[in-house]
Amino acid sequence: MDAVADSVAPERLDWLAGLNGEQRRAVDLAAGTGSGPPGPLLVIAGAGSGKTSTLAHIVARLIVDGADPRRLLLLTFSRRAAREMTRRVERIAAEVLGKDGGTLAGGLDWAGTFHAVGARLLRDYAHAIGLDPDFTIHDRADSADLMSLVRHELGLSSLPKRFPGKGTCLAIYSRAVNARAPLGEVLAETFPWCGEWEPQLKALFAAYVEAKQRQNVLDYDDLLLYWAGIVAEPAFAAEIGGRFDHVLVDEYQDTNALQAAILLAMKPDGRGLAVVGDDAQSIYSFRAATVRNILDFPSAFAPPARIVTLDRNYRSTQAILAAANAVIGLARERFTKNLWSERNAGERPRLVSVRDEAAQADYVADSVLEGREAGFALRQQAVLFRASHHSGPLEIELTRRRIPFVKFGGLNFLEATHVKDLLAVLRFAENPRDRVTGFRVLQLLPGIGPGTAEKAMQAIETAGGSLDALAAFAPPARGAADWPAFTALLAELARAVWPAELERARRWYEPHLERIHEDAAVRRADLVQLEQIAAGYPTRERFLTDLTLDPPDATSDEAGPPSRDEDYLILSTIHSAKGQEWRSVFVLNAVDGCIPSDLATGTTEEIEEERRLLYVAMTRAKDRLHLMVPQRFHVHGQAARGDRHVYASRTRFIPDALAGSFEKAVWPPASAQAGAGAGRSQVAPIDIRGKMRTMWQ
DNA sequence: GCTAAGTCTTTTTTT
DNA sequence: AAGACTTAGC
Repeated sequence: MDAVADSVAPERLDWLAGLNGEQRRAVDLAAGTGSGPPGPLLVIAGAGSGKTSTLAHIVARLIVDGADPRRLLLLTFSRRAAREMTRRVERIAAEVLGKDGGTLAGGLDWAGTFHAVGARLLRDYAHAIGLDPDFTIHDRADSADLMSLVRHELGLSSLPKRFPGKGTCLAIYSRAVNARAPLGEVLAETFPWCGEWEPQLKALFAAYVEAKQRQNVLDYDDLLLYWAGIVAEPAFAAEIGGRFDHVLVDEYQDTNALQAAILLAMKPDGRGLAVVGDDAQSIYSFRAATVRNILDFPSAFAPPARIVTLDRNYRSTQAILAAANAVIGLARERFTKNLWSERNAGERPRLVSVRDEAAQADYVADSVLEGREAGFALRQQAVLFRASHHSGPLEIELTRRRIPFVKFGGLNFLEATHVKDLLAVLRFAENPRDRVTGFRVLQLLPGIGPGTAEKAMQAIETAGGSLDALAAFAPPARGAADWPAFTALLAELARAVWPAELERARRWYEPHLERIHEDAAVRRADLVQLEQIAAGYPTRERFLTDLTLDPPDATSDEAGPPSRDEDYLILSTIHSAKGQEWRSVFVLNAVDGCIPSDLATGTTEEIEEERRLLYVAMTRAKDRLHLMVPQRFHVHGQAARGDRHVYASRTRFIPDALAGSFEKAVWPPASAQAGAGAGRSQVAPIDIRGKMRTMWQ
């Protein structure tokens, strides 16, 4: 033991010298004293406090100290975070260990989301729990479709009084599972308007679970639920927990009760367990995340977990930080820390009043270009918003001005009909028992509708899940013409080599694509792109699993994704911006109704979460921060043709008392408005549009 | 039993 | 603006 310490001590001190005292303490506590695994540790890491760096140094320190990277479990919130962490650990390790750092490459392979790690463990332990290891994974949309199917089968879709929709049913189910709460409680607290349906919902969920099992599919929640189920058995808990000497969890404030139970089962005494998070940044309670996890973590163990608080911010200017602190300072519950910074004061964040969303888009586009002139590359600038569609007018404006951008969050291209269709073909070949997928594929054929699809799926089930049943199946006359080609395709897919089979499936699908969609040409390009993505995966199973658990998270406009070295502006939902930072940040629609969303003002907790959301958005900015306040904008209503506007007021999270932390601006400036007005006709405006409409009444 | 067209509702954030 | 559900026509 002593010899080891002596031989590496000097270099160790060197490479940790860049950390501050508290960060250093976190690394030391996580690494332990060398006699057995270290006790449980909680790191409260404020926004921009070097959390990722600290975590990376913890991992690197463990490896330098001789831990086996393959026995290290790193649970992150997204795959993107996992990749970033792996990259940084590799860099540090290479620096410290020199060329020996190469031993790490590929070794830190247990880094990923709870769901991805769960999927992997479940394939390993499938035999032990009577699960077929060839299960396929349903994404949210698939799960909702299956829920809809079951809902229909139980006759819930045609009741005199409207039964909750498929999405709502799935949300209720998911919350009950993830919060580990009884249905009645979930209904009372989160879905009070569905309370009357409790018995029907219970029956629906029972049937839903049965359907999943019969079809050998797992949904997202199952990945956690089955994992929790396995480790609830002490023998398995010891075995699986024993596979990892260290378990590190990032963004712990956004984990839910089920995830906490998994961790606790795997590491009952907390030894080797370290979690990192920030209670002020918890923004995922809609996914049943609970801030209680992080608050209760220390006392879950005896002796309690050690706590390290990182409150020095390295990211933002003092002016930005002061404003963000002021916003979070008004929170119902006071948080334990105020961030501080030694960075220069900088400009106060700007609260910009604009006329409407169009003016907002104009202002942002102007300022982004101006910023670029001032030396902020487009990639150093980001536009953040509460809901994905808030960026619509801006996207149009950016496209018009040919400013390249990439959008994170919201719909991704895997949700496009044609991409789902093609993937469904592969999934059908992978797991013929999957009814949602089967229905989708079968109904691509002309002349095959729900009725025939149902019979065909029944034939497969009778044949024990074999696609051979389809060759013998006789479709109605209208669907007969395309049937042989279809069965031939499936037979070939069973034999074909990956990724050639995807191309084969695409060739089969293309004529149908042309028939179904007007804009087949645009859609075909997506399918070619899908093939390129597929080429990077070793097997069909890996491709399908990874794509479901880690969908490409960015979409760009029709021009396709800009190449990697190109410069582009970042558009992102605030949720997807978590953990990121940019030199200049614009926050759209800082008005009541958007932040907080008018859909989230029901309870105090919801409003508090919206406040934290604004805090998260503001703390992404390093140097410049603009909060946009459109005075007037269409409420996200239904009227596509209506030009009804609503007058909005500045977000309640920035009351007048905080005005001192911001600089107020009106755009366009009054003088420019007057100037523009001078060029316009002095005649009173007439309502041409209104006249056009009344013409047809 | 399939398809297309029409009416009605519902709208956040994501693994 | 898209999805769920209905209706009419083939």
